[in-house]
Amino acid sequence: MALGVREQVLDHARADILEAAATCFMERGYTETSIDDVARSLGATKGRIYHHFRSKADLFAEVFRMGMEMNYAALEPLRLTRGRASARWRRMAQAHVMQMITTKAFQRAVWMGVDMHLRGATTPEQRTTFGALLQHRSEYGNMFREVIVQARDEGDFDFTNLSITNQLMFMTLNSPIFWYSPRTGETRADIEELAQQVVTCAWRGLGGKEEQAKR
Amino acid sequence: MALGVREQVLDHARADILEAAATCFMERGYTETSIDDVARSLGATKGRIYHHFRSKADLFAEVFRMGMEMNYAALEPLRLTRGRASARWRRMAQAHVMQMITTKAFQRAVWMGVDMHLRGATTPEQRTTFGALLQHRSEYGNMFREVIVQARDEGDFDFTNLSITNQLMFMTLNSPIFWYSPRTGETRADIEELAQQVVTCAWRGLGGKEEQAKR
DNA sequence: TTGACAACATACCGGGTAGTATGTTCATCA
DNA sequence: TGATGAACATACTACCCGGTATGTTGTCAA
Repeated sequence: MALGVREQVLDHARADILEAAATCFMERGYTETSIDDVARSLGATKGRIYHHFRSKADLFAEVFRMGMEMNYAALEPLRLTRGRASARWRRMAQAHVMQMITTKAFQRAVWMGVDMHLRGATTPEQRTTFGALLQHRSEYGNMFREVIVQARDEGDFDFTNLSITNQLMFMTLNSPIFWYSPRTGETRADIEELAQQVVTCAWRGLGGKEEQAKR
Repeated sequence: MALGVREQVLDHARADILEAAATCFMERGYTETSIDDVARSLGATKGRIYHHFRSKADLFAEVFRMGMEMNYAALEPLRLTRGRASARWRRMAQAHVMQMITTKAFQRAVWMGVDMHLRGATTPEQRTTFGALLQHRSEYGNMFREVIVQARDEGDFDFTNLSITNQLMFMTLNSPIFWYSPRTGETRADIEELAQQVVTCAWRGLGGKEEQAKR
């Protein structure tokens, strides 16, 4: 199940700001979003935000971190489940895609954070913060990496170049953060089916057998 | 074969600026890139750029347009080739991925342009320009859409939801603009093999038969 | 030779924004 | 009940950057 911000952050005031900030960053991008924009979307002013966060970069880093921690929390219960690796991958992938959809704003921030770091668009001080976050993120990626290797060893997946395959897999699984938008009257089941289609596409890309692809 | 800027743009002065601008936009993003940055990377000043382009938004739009036109030019010779649709798709996809890699900076601008348009981060005047460009781009997308439908009708592809499948396919084919970076001593053949792996992954996602997947 | 224009460089202005310094309000507790 | 501090709002500053107005240089045609 997907986890929201309020379950993760105890401080309500901070959680509200983080959620508003995530939405603004998603809608307008990092630089195009002013602190006043975030404040306005809360019906407040700058003072409120700077009372809880030291800087704009700091606020963004927290949104970044939050997005990743929610992913970890969603994946944790699935890590040690038994059975074939390919089945475990499918559960993990499904959970991941669900996170991409249900916490889209935060995941966009994660994406942007990675992009900013790679481009070096960070203050030296921020660079260490981002470095730690990306370290954490790469561990997250490794969880998938290990599973698909294991599934290949078990004969369920079939691919040659691990790095590229892993890259492409994540590209597919993450893609909803770019094209998904909620439809009116959409149920939880609708979203899960949507996620399943994404997972199936990635499954095929990994060389997964077709019989198991439908679930 | 991939086409560069100089083949497309007659005016050398404009071509130089466009190339520098594309690189800057890729490295720093649109807003983070100042006109002075672009000028500095050319060893020049603002004056040179504003002599050839009316505004920053206009400069960006030209980079955007250039990226798309190069794609069209690369795809044009393949449009009407004979044979099975799935084979034609493979050739088109291969050419597309090659474009993503060899003109990465411009393709990133295209991506950013789409993103900006969707977010409404454009001046009203720019909005019409972008609208036309995106119209053109959607035609480009339709060329692939038609081919994969045809290939499905011929029994070579197998998928249910066209929209999502098309979305995910492009996501995979475009992905090199995010993760590709040239290696020292890399040959044309190396890049083509890399592209082939991406194409194969997308092929599988479309439900393509495995026998033909290796080429 | 000169004037005229293209192709820039230089100098400057104004708007927007991150960050700060300083109120103001309200709850809590001694 | 008065003091204290958290949780904001308001007012202000400094800076960056897009755009413009103006200067400079080389070239080419008459």
